[in-house]
Amino acid sequence: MAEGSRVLEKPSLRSSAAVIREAIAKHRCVVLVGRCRVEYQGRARSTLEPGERIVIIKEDGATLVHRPMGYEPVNWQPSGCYFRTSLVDETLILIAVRRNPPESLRVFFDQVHALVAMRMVDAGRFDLHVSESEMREAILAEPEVFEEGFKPIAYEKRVEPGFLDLYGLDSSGRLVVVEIKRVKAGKSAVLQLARYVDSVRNTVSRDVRGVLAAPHISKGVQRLLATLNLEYKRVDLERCAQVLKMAEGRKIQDFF
Amino acid sequence: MAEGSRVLEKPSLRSSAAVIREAIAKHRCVVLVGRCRVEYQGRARSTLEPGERIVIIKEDGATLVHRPMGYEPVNWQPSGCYFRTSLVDETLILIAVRRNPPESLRVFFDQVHALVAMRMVDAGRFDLHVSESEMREAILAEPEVFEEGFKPIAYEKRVEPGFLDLYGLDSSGRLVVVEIKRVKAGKSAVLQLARYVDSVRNTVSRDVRGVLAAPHISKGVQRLLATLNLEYKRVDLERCAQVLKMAEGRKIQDFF
DNA sequence: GAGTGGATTTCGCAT
DNA sequence: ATGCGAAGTCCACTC
Repeated sequence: MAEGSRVLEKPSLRSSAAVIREAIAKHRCVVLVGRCRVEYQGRARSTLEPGERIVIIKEDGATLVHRPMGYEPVNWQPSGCYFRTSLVDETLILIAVRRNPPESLRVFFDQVHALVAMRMVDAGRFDLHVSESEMREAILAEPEVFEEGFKPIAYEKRVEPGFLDLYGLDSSGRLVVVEIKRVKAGKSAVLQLARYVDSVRNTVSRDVRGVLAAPHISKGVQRLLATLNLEYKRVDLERCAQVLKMAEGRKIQDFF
Repeated sequence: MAEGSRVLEKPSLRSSAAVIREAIAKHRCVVLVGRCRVEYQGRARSTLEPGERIVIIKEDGATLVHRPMGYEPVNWQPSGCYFRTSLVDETLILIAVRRNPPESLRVFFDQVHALVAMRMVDAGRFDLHVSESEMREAILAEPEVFEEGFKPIAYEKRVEPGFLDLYGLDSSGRLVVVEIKRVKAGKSAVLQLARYVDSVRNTVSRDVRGVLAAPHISKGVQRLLATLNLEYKRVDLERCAQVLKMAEGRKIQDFF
């Protein structure tokens, strides 16, 4: 393990404070398991009564307070905040503050069960596949993923209320405005598309189709679409992934 | 510390596997710090090359993989998933699976720097103040927080496209549809409000005002509001908090 | 620095 | 189970 690492069982509050202070100063990561209460004040306010939690302080200052259940931290502070640690009346106090928005998080420990402080080295690359932009890439590379005979013209085209995800011509030469959603399309996606189509109709004097491209849609949204004279086209994510993989293969072939 | 707790420095992969398996079986929390690579497959797909990370397994099955920087976990699994741990070729493999949506997370450790496993007791109550519904409560308790002379009629009223946050009569007897936003109001809030107002106008044959109530608004959204003949009313969150506190005091007085 | 939209969003509540 | 909107959302990207 790296220099200056600490794995402590039931450290005193005093030595915990010392270790935490040093770790923060040297931008090491800290993991604390212990009994604490928490106060937050900023965009909102919260109090958390005493209990056993896991507190993580990362090297960039991001801070998390996790209860023993649930995916989300109960309290937190994003990266880039400043710390103060102190020991008052048999309580270890950790304060994390950030400006913009002005927010403070205060953690009061009366017991530390475990304390890990170490420099962590992590240069591993992270790849995530099939995002909304990758859906668009797949449609551009293989337009029939979206619709037979579709010919893309442009993407992220600026219009009045925002950007068109994608637009082009269909097999019969009509203009098509496509709104892409990687997950189930909701009401707001429809309202967005409706506004975009209106905007395009005001610009060009020809027929314009508005199509929502998504892997799923709800019944209510389906109805709303019909009301507004818009369409839905199912897009298969697996198919997108395949197309992207093939396209990547082609790119590599092109390279050699 | 509770029965069966473990705080281990540089445990072998074999003993790590044993401790993790037991902890999961007994619904204890596990914190692992070590070198690993991660694969995720489900709604999307991701791979994370080897590096040092913090892995948390909670008693309800929620699982988090944290890199040494950033607020968000790089990989995760929400609560309610199932685990399998194994030791293959000098690698400790942790698999967390959930159905609906079908997703799997696989973590491959080649080194464990620290391992904490313990039953955590946390019954502490959590209170968060000044949510959107609390803004509404404040306006209901003290309508001038929103507008002088406003008389609320109902809240969460069902109309065609969804629910009206709040509606009532203004000082001159006109119907007012209020859309409440706790944070800066965005474009989608305006589109929502516009649709609601349209819907109400189609129902009643009288003048209807549409008002966005929020602590902040952007210039562009202000313009869009004007275009659609809607209004903005600033609401102070601190004022809401005060009103709520007073209202609570009154409630307590009523009780005695 | 504000503005905009996506996210493996998660979570909660209502149908 | 599905649908729908809030969130201390965070984050990345543009202007």
